[in-house]
Amino acid sequence: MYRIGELATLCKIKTDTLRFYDKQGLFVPSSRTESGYRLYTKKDAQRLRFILRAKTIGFTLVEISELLSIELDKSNKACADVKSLVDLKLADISQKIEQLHYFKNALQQLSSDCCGGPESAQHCSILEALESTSSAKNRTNNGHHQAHSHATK
Amino acid sequence: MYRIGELATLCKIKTDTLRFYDKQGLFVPSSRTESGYRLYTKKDAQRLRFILRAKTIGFTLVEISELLSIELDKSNKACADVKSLVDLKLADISQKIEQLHYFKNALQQLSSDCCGGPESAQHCSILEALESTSSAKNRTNNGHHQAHSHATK
DNA sequence: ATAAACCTTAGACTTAAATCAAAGGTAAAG
DNA sequence: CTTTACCTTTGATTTAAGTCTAAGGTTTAT
Repeated sequence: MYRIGELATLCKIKTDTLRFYDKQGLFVPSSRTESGYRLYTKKDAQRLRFILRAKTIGFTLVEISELLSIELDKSNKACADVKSLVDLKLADISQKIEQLHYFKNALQQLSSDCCGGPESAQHCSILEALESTSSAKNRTNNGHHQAHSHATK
Repeated sequence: MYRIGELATLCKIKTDTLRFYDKQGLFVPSSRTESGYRLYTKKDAQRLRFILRAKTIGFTLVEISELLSIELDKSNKACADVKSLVDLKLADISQKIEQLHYFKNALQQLSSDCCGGPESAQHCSILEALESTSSAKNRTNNGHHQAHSHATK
């Protein structure tokens, strides 16, 4: 059993945030002491980590609530409901992953094209990199612009 | 050349947002008419799409500015600077991708474990799914709890 | 048994990212 | 030549997600 301060330091957030999540109904402690202190179990901690993870990926607190409500409502919902909600979120996530790969490619190209030296970064541009990655995707070969366009200027 | 309203409808955002981005210096139109109307080029539109993409992935406007500034400052910065900034962002993105895969796995397990029928979703839980995916990752074999915990309880 | 470190609540404040509103300039269509 | 749809600016309001403040109760250590 953790008290609010312990859980907060454990997860590197503020007690305020935990109270806020409690008030929002997003993350409610399993129990309280007689005097009203919040008490969190290991399972709660796991749930919190889930929430924090979800946040870093760009889910809003409301979306996270939705995801978690799958657990909380489990006995009140039909499998079919759960499945369709989950599949919705899955599509969402898959798209995010796709977008991230797109960015990653662009940045990687940027990084590898870049000599890394003290010269002026004349041709270092994300948009240039994006152009070439998207052309690598869309067109088979239209490249008047062969990869290492930079390096010696 | 697009005017603000055209670009807005094209990208499904509000003109207010475009003016806001302009004021923030995040996305400034290439030119203005004599009477002060903002004029955006195709290249601007591309840049805007980049910004909107970045937003859906969870980058803040400040982070996006940073990314784009790689382009804008290019002749003022050394390649070494650009490279280190890019590599930082790359690490960031890689982590996000990892987290998303973690979520995706969990949800996929949830979805496939789920019968999808009209029965009560007693054992459908994201956290259960996460437990099994994270135990698959972290521990080599500490499992008194072998994968398909669901289905027949 | 009292100080120090923690906890409680309610409510005000902050920041990011818009979104809205007011007051007025512009341009094309009737 | 005036209406209508757009544009301009400045400034206020909204929403999400905290963060801080004040006033007070609880626990542990001395």
